[in-house]
Amino acid sequence: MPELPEVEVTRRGLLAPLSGRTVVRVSWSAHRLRGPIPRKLLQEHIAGQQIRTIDRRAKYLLLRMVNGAVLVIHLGMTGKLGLIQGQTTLHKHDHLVLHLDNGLDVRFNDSRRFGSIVVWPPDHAAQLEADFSRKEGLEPFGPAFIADNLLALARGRRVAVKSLLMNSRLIAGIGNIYANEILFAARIAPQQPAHLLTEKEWGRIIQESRRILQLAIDAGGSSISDFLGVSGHPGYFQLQLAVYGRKDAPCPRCGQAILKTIQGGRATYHCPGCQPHVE
DNA sequence: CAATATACCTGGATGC
DNA sequence: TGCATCCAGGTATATT
Repeated sequence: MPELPEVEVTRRGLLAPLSGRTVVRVSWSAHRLRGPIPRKLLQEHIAGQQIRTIDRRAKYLLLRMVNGAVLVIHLGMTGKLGLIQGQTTLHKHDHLVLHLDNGLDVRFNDSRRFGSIVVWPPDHAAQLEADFSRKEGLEPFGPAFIADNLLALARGRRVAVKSLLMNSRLIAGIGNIYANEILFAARIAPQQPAHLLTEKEWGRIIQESRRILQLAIDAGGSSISDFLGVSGHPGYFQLQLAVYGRKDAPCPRCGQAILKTIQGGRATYHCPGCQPHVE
């Protein structure tokens, strides 16, 4: 599920309920996620500590503690964070629980276990965050997400523009759903080699990226199969998807049938009428 | 450097 | 009802 909008919806849902709260206890499952759950670091730097604020970088949530530690959470494909009464029975695939001082739990549930949980200890947090952030791409809502920079990123790269949009080391937060939607809105074929795009076309991509990601955040994200916000409510942006998952359906703009192709192993949807492939 | 494959996992949909 | 197969929002790593 979770691309930038779903992660941001999660952040916003948790921010007020968690700010200033203390994590009285942390518990976890026996499974590993993408990496092992850092039990020792959780015990040492998160348990008993107060939460200061929650930020997002790329598709990662950063829970900043008052002691300077940072709990870094990635939702993978199926991860969800829920806020729930502490006495509720554990659900299958609950892998991390932050027990709060008001009787509520923050529960991380992830059936496929592609998510990750990392703790940056207070003494190294600044350095670890700098190293981490350097490896992540431009934030679509950030000041560096401008046509000049994208033109420079694409220079000499023959990769398809969709693959470039989804390359998290170059651009942060855009995954398969939103890459398809953004390119449709910008009227650019997904398989177009990135280095051939003009400054004007990058301008459209920037504008449509921001517009669509913002609409999706406002709609509470896209719930394709199982994304839920922190209160257990689904998002509704999937109802507004123009091309993703709509193979053979009529294009909302011109009525032509939406094509499904495979690009880099990922399902790609586009309208051949509105997104002509130019050589 | 680019494109592709593989790996990590579970579960839902589909087809027989 | 059962079983096999395919597919899914992500990312890291290996291979060609």
